[in-house]
Amino acid sequence: MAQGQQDIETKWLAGAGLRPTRQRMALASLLIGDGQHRHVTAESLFDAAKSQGDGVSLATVYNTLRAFCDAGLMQEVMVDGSKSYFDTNAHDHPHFFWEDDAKLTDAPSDQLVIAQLPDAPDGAEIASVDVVIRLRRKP
Amino acid sequence: MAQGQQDIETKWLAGAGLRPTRQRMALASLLIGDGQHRHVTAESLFDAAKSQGDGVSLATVYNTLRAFCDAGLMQEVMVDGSKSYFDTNAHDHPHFFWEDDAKLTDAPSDQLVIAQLPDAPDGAEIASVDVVIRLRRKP
DNA sequence: TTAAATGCAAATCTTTTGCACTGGC
DNA sequence: GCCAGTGCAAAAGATTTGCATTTAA
Repeated sequence: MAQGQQDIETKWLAGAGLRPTRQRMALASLLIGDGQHRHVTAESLFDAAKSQGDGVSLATVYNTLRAFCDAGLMQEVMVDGSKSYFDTNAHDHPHFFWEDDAKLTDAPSDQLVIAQLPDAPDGAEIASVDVVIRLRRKP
Repeated sequence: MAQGQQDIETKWLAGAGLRPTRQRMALASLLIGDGQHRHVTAESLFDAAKSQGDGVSLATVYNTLRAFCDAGLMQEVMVDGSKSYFDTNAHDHPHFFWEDDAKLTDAPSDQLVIAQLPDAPDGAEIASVDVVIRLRRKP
């Protein structure tokens, strides 16, 4: 990892008040290294770290992803029930879920227009609106 | 359960090609007995059956709910990651998720208007669109 | 009669936790 | 040196599965 690149991850972590440990830097690099948004599961990120030679335990991957979410750096996306997906794009935006490969990708948020939303019932307020567009391979 | 009532459950099951066993009848009655839509977890339905005196094992509740979903009688709703919710309303409709009590209810579908939806990427088609409105108790 | 359903317990899978150790600051 | 962060293994849940038993058709 180049020096300038490391700065990006360090700042990303520091911006959320997280200390730049070796493991966090490695995971952060996998997540935001190329500037693209990424959708991972704990397992997939663990595998990626392992195959890149970074020694990180699975428990730490879980703990770290949760820390990133708590810090607002990432967002957990519920879609599959059997496992959690984590998205480096923390904004409220729609997702495509590819049912055939259980893969999650971003959907273009400018193409989703919700003209009307049900009012929150009394005593409640809307925290967020999750939109998941389930895709199936065309026959 | 009155005779006429039993017919409803029997027809509900028969309509999906499922045999009306004692356990399925008991669960069906809890689910559609009063004509209302219901949102349950395997655990909550199991508890309901137990406290009503119906002997049904938890594994059977799981298997039965899955059978109902496969048959199109119910719909699984993904919202919490830690557990699955099952909805007797199999239509594509929005949900309120009460974050404070991890409870799921229907949102009025006529008050949700999606004016524009992203196109499905090439080779894929939209299977369904899940909309979950997360609610938080007002401070 | 016979294939489908069930019950139970054991297995599986994902995620969290307890606790001793390590390493930023 | 202090305390957050980590690793590991064990624990905790939720859900599924194997297999012998029961039951609807």
